[in-house]
This record gives sequence, C-alpha cells and structure tokens, in this order.
Amino acid sequence: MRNTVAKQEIEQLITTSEVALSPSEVETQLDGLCNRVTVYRVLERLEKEGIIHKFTNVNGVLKYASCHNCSTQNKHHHNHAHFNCVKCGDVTCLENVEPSFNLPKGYKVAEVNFTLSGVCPKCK
Amino acid sequence: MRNTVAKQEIEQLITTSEVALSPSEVETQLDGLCNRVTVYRVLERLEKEGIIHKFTNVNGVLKYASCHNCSTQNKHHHNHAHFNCVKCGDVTCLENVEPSFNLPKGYKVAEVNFTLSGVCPKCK
DNA sequence: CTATTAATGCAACATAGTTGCGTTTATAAA
DNA sequence: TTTATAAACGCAACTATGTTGCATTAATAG
Repeated sequence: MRNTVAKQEIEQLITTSEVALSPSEVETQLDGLCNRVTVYRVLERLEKEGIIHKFTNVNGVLKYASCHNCSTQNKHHHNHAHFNCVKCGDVTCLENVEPSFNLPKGYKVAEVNFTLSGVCPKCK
Repeated sequence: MRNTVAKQEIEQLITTSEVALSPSEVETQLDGLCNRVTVYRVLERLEKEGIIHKFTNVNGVLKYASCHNCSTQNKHHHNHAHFNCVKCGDVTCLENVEPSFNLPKGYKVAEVNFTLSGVCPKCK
C-alpha cells in the first residue's frame, strides 16, 4: 500500500481517536483533504492490512477503530465488545471485554459482533 | 393499533418466517400490497408493541424477527444472539444463546446486540 | 529520470431510510 | 346504520450512505 497523504491522515485520525469513527465522520474531520470515495477506499485498505478494524454500531452504522492489542498476538481477532453511549453517541472499544457463549451444534463462527448500548461512565 | 390489512400481513410474514427479515425483504414478499413507507411504519409499530424485535446483522442491515419466548416472561428483552450465515445469507435468532461478559465499572447497559457470523448447520 | 500501476477525483448510480401532506379507512360513538 | 375522528396510508421529494467506471494523478521501483 502506497504511503499517500490520504492514507497517512486517515490512519492517524483513527489511531489517535478516542472513539470509533464512521466514514462520514472521517470525511468531516479531514475537511476536504480528499474525496468521499477515497475515504471509503482507504478505510477498506487499512482494515485489510489489519491496522484498523471495523464493526457496526447498534444503529447499523459502520464504524472503524484502531487495534491496540491485536498486533501483539499471533492471530488478529476483534471479538471484543463495543460500547455505544446513547447520550453522547460515542462508540468505544472495550478491548478487554470478550463475550462467552454456548452455541448449539452445527454452527461455525467466523466473526463476532458484540455491541452494547447504554450510558458510558462520562455521561453517567 | 388499528387492525389494517398491511399490519395483518406483515405481522404474519414476520412471525411465520424462519429467518429475520429486512424492510426491503418484507416489501418484496408483500408484492405490492402496500407502500414501501408503510412497511417501515408498520414494522416500527409492531416493534413498539413488543410483537417483533429488531436488530442489525453483521453488515449493518436492519432486521426484524418475531419474539417467541419473551411474551411469557415478565420483562421483554432481546439479548439473545443472532446468527448470520455467510453462505445462504439467512439471519436467525438463537433464542437460547445469551452472552455473558464482565463490564468495567461505570457502564450502564440498556441493550445488547450480539450477532455471530459464519456457517449455519444447513450450509455446513 | 522514467515507467508502471496504485491511488485518486469526479460523475453517476444504487439502496436505505425519512418527512410532509393530502387522502383513505378502521373504529368508536351517535 | 350512519357519522365523526384520528390513525394509517400513498405519494413525492428528499437525505444519507455506499458503489462503480473511467480518466487523471502521483508513489515507488528500477
């Protein structure tokens, strides 16, 4: 992947952000640095490279966040929980929260999307 | 809520369906019985009445499914898992699968969205 | 410095969901 | 049974989100 200006800026934005960002939020924060389509494409590529991960919030909105732990492990996985605050709207990774569950036989799980909504500590 | 034709048909569709349905899937199956906007509005009302529940699949697509267990309990809750098969595309309720997890202090959970993707027993 | 091709911008399109408003119709009351 | 009322509906228009094709630009290897 080429080291373009758009890639640098978007990667920095996501990795330094406290909260997960949607493509349109990224676009807004870039303030015209690049085209809307480029935002989608760069985010897609960053995710393929394993630099960031994606998931959907409780409303079905696509969100991206950076990985902090996964790079140190053998296998990348993003099965941790995400929290969607209904007051401030922030979506954050709860990297240490992994759900446990018992599936019926016959199901083969590839991905886990575990998003909680409610009130975060800041808004409490 | 008035007992309209659209309400009857959509309620029956959702409750008899083996899989969760999106608004557009409902619209297709109704085959012109009512307007697209009506589908959204009826689904919304059915959900408010607690007859059906909604959630988003792994791709962020809104899905509706009927409640089988919750009406017999004191409190309605839809914290069970949903399974999204990547082969057939079906999204089904796993009504008996509830995730357990340990949240950090300060978070107050209102809703749980727990969607697994992978291969279902039929497609295995 | 040059060639290659990844990356971008633009325009156009597709899908999903929402809103306002005039009309229809289920339901309760006369 | 008829009538009044407001819920429910249809239509049109709009916003947001995401995608695709293609010509142009620019990062990088040689």
